[in-house]
Amino acid sequence: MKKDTLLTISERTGYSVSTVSRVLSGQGPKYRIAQKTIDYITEVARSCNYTPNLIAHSLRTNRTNTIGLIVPNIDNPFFSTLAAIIINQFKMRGYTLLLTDTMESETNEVQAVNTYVSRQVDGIIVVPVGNSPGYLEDIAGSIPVVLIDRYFEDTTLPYVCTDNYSGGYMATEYLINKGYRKLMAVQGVRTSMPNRERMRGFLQAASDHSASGVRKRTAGDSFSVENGYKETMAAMTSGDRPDAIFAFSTTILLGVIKAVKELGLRIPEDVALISFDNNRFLDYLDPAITRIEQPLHTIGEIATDSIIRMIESEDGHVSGQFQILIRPSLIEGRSC
Amino acid sequence: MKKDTLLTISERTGYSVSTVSRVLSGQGPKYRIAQKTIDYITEVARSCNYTPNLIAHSLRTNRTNTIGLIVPNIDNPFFSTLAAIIINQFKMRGYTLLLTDTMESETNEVQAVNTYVSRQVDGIIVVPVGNSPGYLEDIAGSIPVVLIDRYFEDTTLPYVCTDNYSGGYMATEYLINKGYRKLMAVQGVRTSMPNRERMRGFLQAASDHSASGVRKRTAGDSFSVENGYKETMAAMTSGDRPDAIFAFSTTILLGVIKAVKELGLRIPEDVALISFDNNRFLDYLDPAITRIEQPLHTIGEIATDSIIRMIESEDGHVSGQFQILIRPSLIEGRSC
DNA sequence: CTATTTTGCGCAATCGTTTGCGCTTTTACT
DNA sequence: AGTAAAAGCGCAAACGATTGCGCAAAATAG
Repeated sequence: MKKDTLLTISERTGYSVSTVSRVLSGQGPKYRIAQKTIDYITEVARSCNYTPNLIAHSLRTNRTNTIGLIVPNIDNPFFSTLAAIIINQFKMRGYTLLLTDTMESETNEVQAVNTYVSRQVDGIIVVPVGNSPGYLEDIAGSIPVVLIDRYFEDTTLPYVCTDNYSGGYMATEYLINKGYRKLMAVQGVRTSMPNRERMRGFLQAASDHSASGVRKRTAGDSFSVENGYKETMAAMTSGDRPDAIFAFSTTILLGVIKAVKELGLRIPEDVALISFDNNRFLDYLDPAITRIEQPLHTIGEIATDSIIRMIESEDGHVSGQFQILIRPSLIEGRSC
Repeated sequence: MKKDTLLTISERTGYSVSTVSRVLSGQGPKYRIAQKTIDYITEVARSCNYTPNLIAHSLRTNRTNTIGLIVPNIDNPFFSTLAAIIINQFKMRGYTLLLTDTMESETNEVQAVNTYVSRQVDGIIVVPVGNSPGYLEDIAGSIPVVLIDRYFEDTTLPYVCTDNYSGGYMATEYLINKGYRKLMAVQGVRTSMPNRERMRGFLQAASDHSASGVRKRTAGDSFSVENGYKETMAAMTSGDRPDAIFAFSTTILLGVIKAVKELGLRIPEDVALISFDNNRFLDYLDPAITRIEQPLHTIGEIATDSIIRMIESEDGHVSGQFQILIRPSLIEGRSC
């Protein structure tokens, strides 16, 4: 089983490479190749167990049927779930996926994009880190690019993201409706768009209900367990304890829980908890945590659909100015 | 920014495509291209912002610098962690990764492998589902293949896996040393090699200590929450309750916990728990769960190293008969 | 039985790079 | 000055597939 090419089959059958190519790519009828020729060539190809060389195919057709996916950290369940959805979507459509993990580094991201361009991918889906869409906008001029999960403010790049503002608002209002008044939000990286939007939702909801005595405070600066732990410790040992904490991510939540338990406080009696992002484990914590669930499936599907549409409609240049925010939903636990 | 090729640069500079190619691939000195020529061409290339076409490069050189990774379910934290490790390892070595999620289907796996062969990947790392290594062994004749996490019994395929027998033995002995005597193991898919090995370890440890009154029983048939729940319910409501349960996976464990809690039983007073596979969340459950941790990092590194060595040593045909089992370790929680 | 159409297929260029070989022009040496 | 060696670069053939164009043979028409 060395190397089987069209040339091999051509020699074996006596037909030209062109004919073999047309037959094996299913263009036989279109080029009026005789049915018996088609059958014959097909048969020989199978017996050789011929495998088409997709590299050569790509070079010639200028299509690789490959999509590049770039995420900040595939080890994060949030992104691995998202990746799983996207990978499967694309497989169903006949595309294969190149995956890069940037580890939240913009340098890695730029490098990954360049690699993808070099590899002539048909499209790129990226969860951008950093705040400089410039180079992505350049690329988007020649290759379809779609942002997911995070986006930029003044950009023409298409994106599909969660409506984090709504999520933040929703969670906060839920706490308020449950009777909590002294709210604390523990946020992640402040410059990141999802974080800012969640915060905006939190602040807006709190001030919309300031008349009923709702007071708010914010803390934190990273999507990490340590951050949640540290801020919670500080707040709960201060003179003015919050009665409810809104963790902006699951990692932050874990830190919050750790601190709360170490302090011997009960959830939700002493302090209520609500969190952002869903995870199966949250149902098994004690108590199960109420959280905002991002519509990952919808995001993955829309992103996939649109990028494929962009690829296939490429009448010379790429157009696709759609920017979509999808409302998340709330999953109730017993932590409020 | 249309398309910049060697030809473009060749025309712009007046030098031949060959010269441009040699310069831009760093072979300038080797072919004694004048330094000023090198500088000039390099400069022009940058100003055009030339991007090499890796497809053409691959076609010519017969190397794609691409590795195919096949996992059964990227949404499973176990595999996403493993994938993250492998992806990063390969990135550091200059390879890009194609990722496929087979969703535990052998059909998908075969298809994925074929796609990879077609795409001329330089190597394949696969967590195989199913029990028919045949087609993989064929492939391995022409492309380096390494199995991870799961392997086949009578195969020449190289693999790097956890020593699941040791893990099973270790967990069981731990329970016994803690004083538990009525042990139950809830297993996953019975035909899968890791499951069988864990079971073998469990049974062996139990019978090695049968003199001290250790009794064993087994149940279950799938790596799912439902399975853990169902079997635990059955066992704990039977006349003969186990005093310790060994869950063969995190998912099974979650089911076990669910049942235990619903029955109002305490961990570890009423029943002790130990589980296979590590996960950050296990420390936040109440109580933190004692578990066997698989050496994912080591597995990822060895697999990467060896496949790269196989690729680079390819003096015509692939050789690499190494089959490695790595001992897992035990992380203590408070569930025993 | 000739003229036209249809059928069935092959030629050769092309995609963008790499690379073995060889051709000029310098430079060095005696 | 004459010759040999070295420096600097280009030709053209790959890699394996696709595809516009066109040619011969067979079928149909007239």
